[in-house]
Amino acid sequence: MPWSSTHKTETRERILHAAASAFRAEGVAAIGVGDVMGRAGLTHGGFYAHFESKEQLVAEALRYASGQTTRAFDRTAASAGDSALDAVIDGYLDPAHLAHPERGCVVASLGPEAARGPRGVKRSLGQSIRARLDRLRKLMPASLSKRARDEKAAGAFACMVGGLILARGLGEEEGERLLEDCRAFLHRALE
Amino acid sequence: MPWSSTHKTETRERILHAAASAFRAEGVAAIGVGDVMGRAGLTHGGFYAHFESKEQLVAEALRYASGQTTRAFDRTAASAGDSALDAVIDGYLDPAHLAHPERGCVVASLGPEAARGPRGVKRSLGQSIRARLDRLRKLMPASLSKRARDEKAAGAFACMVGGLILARGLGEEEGERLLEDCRAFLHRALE
DNA sequence: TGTACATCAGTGAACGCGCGTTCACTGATGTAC
DNA sequence: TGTACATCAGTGAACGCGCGTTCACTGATGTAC
Repeated sequence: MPWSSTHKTETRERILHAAASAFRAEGVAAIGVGDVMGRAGLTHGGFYAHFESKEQLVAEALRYASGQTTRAFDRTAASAGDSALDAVIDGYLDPAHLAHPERGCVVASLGPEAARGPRGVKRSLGQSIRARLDRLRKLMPASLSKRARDEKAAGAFACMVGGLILARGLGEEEGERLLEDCRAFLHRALE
Repeated sequence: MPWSSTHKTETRERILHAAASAFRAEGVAAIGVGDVMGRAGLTHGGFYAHFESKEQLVAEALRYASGQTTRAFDRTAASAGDSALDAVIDGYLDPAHLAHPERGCVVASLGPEAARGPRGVKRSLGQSIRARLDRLRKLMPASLSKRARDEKAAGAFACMVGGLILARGLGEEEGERLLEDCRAFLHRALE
């Protein structure tokens, strides 16, 4: 076998990485297969050696992006100790996240668009949402009932996603003020 | 002047109505000028007698949709008396709203896509967000400080928009359970 | 060690299609006589 | 009242363009001798 055994896998990974960034930054509809390949340093023709269709790429790119966010959540939580929940909320409702959708939560950048998409894409989105809710539930105080933890995790994630979307719709200055309001609101609501 | 003086205005209104529904249901990118005209009972060629471009249509359709939502908010609030705030929240985080984006809040159906759009579209979205926040602020208990009302209005609207988006991403059954959690969370947080 | 070879990752021209937009036209309408 | 007319809302063919996808090919690579 010419070419190292990992070569193709690595290229595929590079395409997914480029796609996950580009879709989050500009939307699935605005980014073509050729754009993604260009960002991965390749030409459009090679695309179908790695993926069956754009639809499959979108579904896998969502999964890829979701994995990045899971790791970011875990890193933040691990380095914050007792105040992990507060740290995760502040990390999410952060001006850096507002300014950089391309490496941020896929639910906030592509949620509505992906929910309207084909089955596979919608399934990826659903899994991403569930992954985020699961992690948040685990960060809720163990003293609470399961019911209360579910409720707080749902409310918190809804507020996080909505807050980021509103802030991005308002623009930088006004958006940062709104993020601050949402952080304060959530901390108080979860006390 | 042949044709009644209101005829053209009425047609324009019909196009806007059709566009506001179609965009919210399927996304701006997925709906073409021809689709909109077809839904308004016209053919695509006549479009440019009413609008300069698709971009202008999108911006005006967002305004149109936002106006519909403002009226729905006000109707709900007016008929609920003292519990106006709770009623508005429950009306927003409602299974009917989950199932019918085409006549629902434009921020939840098109927020991220519109925030990435051209200037005029993004401005329309920003105005819609501000309109919703203003109405919510006015529904907050007068006993609270301005600071607290701002914070609660931001947190509440973020949770409403996010909750609806998450629910739509999860599908009907799971989504309705999440809406319920968000309603409970918000009522408790605003007590 | 060096060379011929088979493999297959990646290239780029080409395709059909639907989009936003333009434009010459058609025909329903209110008005003037 | 009836008819000829000017207006202009709406029609539909046509355009250039970029998209997703296909495919014959090129050429960099690891292996066999």
